[in-house]
Amino acid sequence: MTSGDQPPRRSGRPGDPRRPGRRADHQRRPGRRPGANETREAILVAAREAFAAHGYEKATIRGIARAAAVDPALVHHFYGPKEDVFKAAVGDVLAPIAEVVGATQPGANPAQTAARLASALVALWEHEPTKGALLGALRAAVTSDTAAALMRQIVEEHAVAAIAASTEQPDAELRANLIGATIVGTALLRHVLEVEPVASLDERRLAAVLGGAIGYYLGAELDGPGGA
Amino acid sequence: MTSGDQPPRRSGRPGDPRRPGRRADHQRRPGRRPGANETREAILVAAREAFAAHGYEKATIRGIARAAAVDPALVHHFYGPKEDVFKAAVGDVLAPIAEVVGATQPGANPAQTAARLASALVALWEHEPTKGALLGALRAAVTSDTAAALMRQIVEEHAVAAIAASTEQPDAELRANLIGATIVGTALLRHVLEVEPVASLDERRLAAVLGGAIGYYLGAELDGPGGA
DNA sequence: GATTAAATTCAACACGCGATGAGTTCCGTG
DNA sequence: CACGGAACTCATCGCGTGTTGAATTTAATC
Repeated sequence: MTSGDQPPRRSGRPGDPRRPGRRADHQRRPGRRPGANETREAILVAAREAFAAHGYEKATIRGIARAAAVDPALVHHFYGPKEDVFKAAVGDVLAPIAEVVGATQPGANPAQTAARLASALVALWEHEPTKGALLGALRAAVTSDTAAALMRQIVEEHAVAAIAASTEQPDAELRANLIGATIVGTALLRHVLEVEPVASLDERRLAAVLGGAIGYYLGAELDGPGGA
Repeated sequence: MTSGDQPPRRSGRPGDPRRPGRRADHQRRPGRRPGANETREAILVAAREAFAAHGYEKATIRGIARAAAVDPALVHHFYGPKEDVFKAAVGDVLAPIAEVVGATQPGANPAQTAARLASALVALWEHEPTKGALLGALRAAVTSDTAAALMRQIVEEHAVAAIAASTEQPDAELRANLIGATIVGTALLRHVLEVEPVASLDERRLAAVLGGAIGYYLGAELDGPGGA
């Protein structure tokens, strides 16, 4: 599950008195920490999880900092303003995905292509850190226009082009769109809405089902079985 | 810059220069407006548009009030806290949808069922006010756990049940999930990400394509042509 | 060992949010 | 015409956010 961290509250004792000016809240002393330097990466991981769990707007710098056991100012010091934190956490993982998706073998038949594509996509969606990055990107794309534009660009330039190149059917781009819609929609039902039974489906079965659907889109008469 | 700055005073400031009737910034005067009473509905419309455009978190009461040419307090006065505003704007339109979706004729063959379902869904997604409500619900479900739970409930109890009742195939619920994923995913690519060419597809074609896909899900071997 | 650089925290800022409560104007009823 | 209540605004509170600058501690360099 993605319920790794809680949104606003630090899980602790109930009945926090919330004294203003109380020193008991802060524990760490200022200044550089002794030992190895691992905070930078910890912030990135925490950011990835936070964006995946809450989306762009609702994920807070303060929450990320809390999860990384760090002061909020340090996040900003390392990665700049929030948008750059998002890019650093999500973008770097998201970029090489098109490569994986686009790795279609020329000359393979549609069924093979569909099966390959489906298992590759399921592998990406089911395992960290790509899962977190994809979920974060999806949640962010729905909330923020900037993220939506970014994701549209990725989808159009890479995924659609790659899929379109693997079929000789007309309306290749439309077919690629529908495949993308199926992938994204399934991920949404499975990981965000957590609708049963697709939320609990095991990976192999999910890959098989999606492979069948992708195969359909690659080969079908697009206007339905009743069309000319 | 700290010199000469006045510290923020909290409560207990008695020397407030109360100038009744003096408004430098505001234009509308307080009190009931003359003429007919149309503000209530205007707020609802503005709220629906705001939630559809920005999602639950990013849509603000102040923004809704501004769009309705009204004071923010009036929104709260009519519809209560923000969550209730959302329910009033989105929920009321969303509720009767299951009826439309569930209106499957018993005894119809899968192709007919698929076509009916597809055109009904497209009609809902393409025209106000259901379009705004659905978009708002989708955007909200991705951002807010409460909205996600609400949408899961709607999807599971109504749509899935209705679709499952219209086929005798095994795994009826899974098939319904996949149909839902296709619908939601397509709506996302079309209306949120605005990926081409599906974003510009005309309604009739969209309904035909989705009808074909739904027909596939209603009848296919779920584990793909190469499965088993 | 002294100096510079990097890591880290602290305190506070300015802003926008949702929410109140009190005040003002109009409508509907008697 | 009086009067209660509905519509409507104003001013403000308290909170959480992203961001900033200064202070402090350790590591790296010469």
